[in-house]
Amino acid sequence: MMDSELRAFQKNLPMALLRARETVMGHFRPLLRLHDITEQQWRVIRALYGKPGLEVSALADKTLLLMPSLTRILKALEEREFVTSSMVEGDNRRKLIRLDHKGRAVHQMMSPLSEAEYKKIEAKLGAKKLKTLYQLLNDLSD
Amino acid sequence: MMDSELRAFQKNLPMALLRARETVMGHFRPLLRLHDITEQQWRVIRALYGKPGLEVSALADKTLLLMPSLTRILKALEEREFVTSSMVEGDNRRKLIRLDHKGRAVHQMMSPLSEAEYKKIEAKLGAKKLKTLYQLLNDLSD
DNA sequence: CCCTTTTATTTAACATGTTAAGTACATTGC
DNA sequence: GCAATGTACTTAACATGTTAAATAAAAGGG
Repeated sequence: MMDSELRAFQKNLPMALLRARETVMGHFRPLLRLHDITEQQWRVIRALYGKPGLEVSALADKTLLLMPSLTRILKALEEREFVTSSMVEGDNRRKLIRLDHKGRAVHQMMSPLSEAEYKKIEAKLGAKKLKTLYQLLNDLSD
Repeated sequence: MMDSELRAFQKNLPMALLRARETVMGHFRPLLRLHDITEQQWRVIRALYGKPGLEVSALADKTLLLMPSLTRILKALEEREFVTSSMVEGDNRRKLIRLDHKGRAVHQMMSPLSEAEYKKIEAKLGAKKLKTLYQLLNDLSD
């Protein structure tokens, strides 16, 4: 027999998005652990890669991290010498964050593995469906 | 000019899912704050609503919460008398969680508001697209 | 200039995410 | 029965999410 209250609960957009995200992240978490970095730290490293540097706010936007979280994450990444920071000339409120040697090294090692996992997901769902999914997620995010 | 590294970063499934989820949650967070409950506490309340009771593990499955998080959440919900817990007869390892009066009251008040916000999202994206999205998210989560 | 307002980042406090370890009870196989 | 193994839940420790408040510097207006 059906339980309409249960259905309403299970068919729920935030949870459907969360479940899908957890499934996807399940593929990537083992890779992250290899380098002892968190998912959020990896987002920061990826956002900085190939850039001359980014200010903290710009980094927060790109990584979807809130400023207080990012402050702590950058502190940890600096301690591990994955990134460096410096004041912005002409505006001492701003900080410029740059990827350092060790951070670039992690990117070089992780990136191919990450790409390979992504290809698996693409293969499983199908490229066409995946493209549709991106489109719909984008529509939703506007 | 285009930066292929940036594109690879921005077009990234976990972040696309996260961004979409944040957009959706942006609609619901003000409602949650009205009753001073968190998103996760609301998931627990919804999962319990209309049920005679659920064991902690079953609740964790339904709400996509990890057991250690759920332990703390249930403690908070019990202190606020939104739920009650009791040992399961015949197996003293298990706990049965039930929604209490105050929890049901919160559900009654929140549920219509939540439903109204959901309808807004549905209207904005379109029912057909939304259905397709659910389908794709489901495919991904298998 | 100086005072007010805005902007960029950090700190604080509490809730949750995450992995590992602990605890207590149940089950299994001998 | 009982020792070994498995199951259900909790605790611990540290990272991040979230909101509010603090800090410091820049911008603007008189």
